[in-house]
Amino acid sequence: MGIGQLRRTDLIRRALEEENLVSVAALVRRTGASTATIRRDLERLEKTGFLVRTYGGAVRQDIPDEFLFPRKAERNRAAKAAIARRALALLKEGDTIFLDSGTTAREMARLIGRTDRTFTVVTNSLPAAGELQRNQSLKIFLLGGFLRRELLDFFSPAVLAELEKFHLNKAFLGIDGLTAADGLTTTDVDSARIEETAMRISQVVVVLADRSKIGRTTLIPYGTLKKIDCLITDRGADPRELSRLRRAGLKIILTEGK
Amino acid sequence: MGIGQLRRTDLIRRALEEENLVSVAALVRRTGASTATIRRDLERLEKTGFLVRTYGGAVRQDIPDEFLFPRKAERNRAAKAAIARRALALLKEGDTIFLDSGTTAREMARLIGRTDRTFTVVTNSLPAAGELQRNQSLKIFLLGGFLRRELLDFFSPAVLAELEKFHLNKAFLGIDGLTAADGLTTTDVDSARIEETAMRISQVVVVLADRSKIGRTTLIPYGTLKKIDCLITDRGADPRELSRLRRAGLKIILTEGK
DNA sequence: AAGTTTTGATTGATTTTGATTGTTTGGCAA
DNA sequence: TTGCCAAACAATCAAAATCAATCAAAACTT
Repeated sequence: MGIGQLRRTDLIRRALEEENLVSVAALVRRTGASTATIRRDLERLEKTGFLVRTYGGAVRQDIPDEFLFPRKAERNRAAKAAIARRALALLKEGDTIFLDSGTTAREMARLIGRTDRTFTVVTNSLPAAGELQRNQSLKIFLLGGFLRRELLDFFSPAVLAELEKFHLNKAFLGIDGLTAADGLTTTDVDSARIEETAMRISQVVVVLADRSKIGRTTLIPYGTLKKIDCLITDRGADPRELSRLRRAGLKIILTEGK
Repeated sequence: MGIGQLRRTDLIRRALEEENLVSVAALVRRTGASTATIRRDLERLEKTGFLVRTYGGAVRQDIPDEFLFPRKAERNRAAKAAIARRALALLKEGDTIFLDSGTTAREMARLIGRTDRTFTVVTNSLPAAGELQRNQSLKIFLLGGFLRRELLDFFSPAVLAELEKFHLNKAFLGIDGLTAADGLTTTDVDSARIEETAMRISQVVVVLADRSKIGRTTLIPYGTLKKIDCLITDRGADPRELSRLRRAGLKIILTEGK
């Protein structure tokens, strides 16, 4: 492995960390190397699993799925990132927290993986574990089980018992639907059981939900509004539903910006 | 050791502390020495473990290897990849297997992640899970627990009970040391317990060990040679130790090539 | 001064790179 | 949808850069 290669590799990694997507042309410009060389670099990095090549460039691999389709992901991501940022502000040094396997919680894992603060994190999400692992100061407990591909998380009946043993400060839960009338709903019965358990053992329960989840009801109801201490959502959420939720006693935090 | 050498060595160290990576050409410029001399300096510093040489220069040894994949790592990887490839050939469609968290098993996970065959894989390794996850035709069970950073795997006492429930066709175990006299040894007591359990519940136990593990004894003995059905190693392994192991009744598979 | 270590130059081999080739891809207009 | 075109691609090859090995000159040691 040559030193020029290493320099470019580092540059490519950095570019991908920031952007999630790079073009061959941009890398040619930034490195001064030829397209052939850049392609060879990308090919090599693809073999190591760090990225996935696309027509014209490459996207990050270490956050699977979602970023293979960057356009779709990008639209929601700003709102979710803002929610995750806001949630991060609730954390205190030394907290023991639960992160579920939704995309918003994953975004939060990404941020936590980049802070220099110390937490203990319990999760059943594979991508979250990948993000968190990079931060040396975190203690991480992964709930194991069979991999579920839709969510890239793990479940087995035994994890409920395992989780039950913990006492958590804060649980951060993504959801599929939330209304004042129907409460929390999700589409997956096993996820519901994990989240119910997490709610039971947590002092504080925080629900993370972008605008699309507010006022929506899906298949499986779980938990109760009363157990939720706080909802974090963005300003795009339906204000009438929000005021209904507020009247039902829910504390609501709105993220900054549009 | 000459005074010129000391001066250059010092300069190289400082350059590496700043940059993580230096080129031979740059060092020639900065020292006025010839390329041959600089190369000799780098060679010497590589032996002391301070740096790893690369084509055209060197990188620091102690930086997180995320940063780069120095030549040394790659060289081992070739041997390990060959062992992993050979191990893959033992698999039959539909097998249920265990992979431990060693680097060789991880290489195997990488390969399995790229086959189009169908297996059920049980592991406690985070990188292995990441590799396997991409292959849609695999069923994956991850043994959870607290993340252990040295190996990037998970352990909690409960996983032993969890693992005990399975019946496996084949277990693939990396090890730290193997001799006819002392049997299997490892450096980690928790890993040893997981591997012992995996051996107990598997019909076939395959040990993956590159040359450096053969004839070596480390801290903690576990399992017995009798439980091992097969050892896969490379042709660089000490032939005398291999014949001793063969006489002890172990079946040995050598990988192709040097 | 003789012996040892360090150095620089030279050689052929190896690795990396860039240019060229013909092929494939994805968008776009009909 | 179909067919077209420009851009991106993989494959190949030759040039450039770097390598290890060798040897002799230079610099140190005793």
